[in-house]
Amino acid sequence: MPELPEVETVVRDLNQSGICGCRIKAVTIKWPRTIDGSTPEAFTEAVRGKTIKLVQRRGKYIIIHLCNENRIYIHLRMTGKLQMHPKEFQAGKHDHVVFTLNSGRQLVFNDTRKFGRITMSAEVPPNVAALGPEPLEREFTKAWLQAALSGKSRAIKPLLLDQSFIAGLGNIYVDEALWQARIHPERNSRTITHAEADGLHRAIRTVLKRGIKNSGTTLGNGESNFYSVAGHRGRNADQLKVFRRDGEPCPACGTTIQRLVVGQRGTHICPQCQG
DNA sequence: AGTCTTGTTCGACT
DNA sequence: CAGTCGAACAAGAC
Repeated sequence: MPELPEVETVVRDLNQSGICGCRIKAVTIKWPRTIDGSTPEAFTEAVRGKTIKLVQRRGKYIIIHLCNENRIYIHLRMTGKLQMHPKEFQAGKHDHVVFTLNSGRQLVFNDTRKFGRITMSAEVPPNVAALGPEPLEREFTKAWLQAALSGKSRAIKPLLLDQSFIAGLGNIYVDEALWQARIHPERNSRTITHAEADGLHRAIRTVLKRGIKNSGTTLGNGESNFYSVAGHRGRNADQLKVFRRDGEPCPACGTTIQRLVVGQRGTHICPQCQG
């Protein structure tokens, strides 16, 4: 499940692969519904022959800047992957869009469940414009979080998953951050004290930075799992304290970790630490 | 057969 | 009217 650290890993790997300066020689779209906001024909027309200037991340979006002011916005959703093949290859069942670069390499968008979307636009798309602050940038401060939490009145977990509140968090890192901050996922944001908000601020940054340092979280062995550009697994799964560890002892106090459902999402807590 | 996954959209409710 | 929240949806693996 690509969240901020996984998307950041992909963006870094793409930049490291030397993709900037490459020209997109051809685009093959095998599953047209992957392309959002324009027809596959218009997409191909706008992208073909253009040079890639820059790859960056905003929230869970990968943004590829082209030389003609157009940008390609890629959202991996649950099972989307970008992979770089050194030369032409036989596209597999879940390879939906193939970008052939002038070096002969092929950048492939692969997505088992077909939820991922690719948009091309010179304007910032509405849902990207609506994203909340980046938790690893300076704009995300303790003072902002304190004020923002007291300005809302919702369960803290669904609020943190709301991309217009804060960008980039998903189910894994929210559970991990709330455990570290010792806050129950159903606590109303308005009741969270300033001291708790400070702890949550630190926890969010800690779990995200750790995730990036470990090149993301790859949970199982299935092909629908997260793998970065070169096919590498993330090493962060071992660092998870509660996510999908129900039945195991809490690393802090030894109490058995519980699974519950909050806002229709599977949620993992230590009932002692987060009571 | 049912569950699980993300984020958006829509409708209901306060 | 604004904020909140649940249901539905897309698609396939397990």
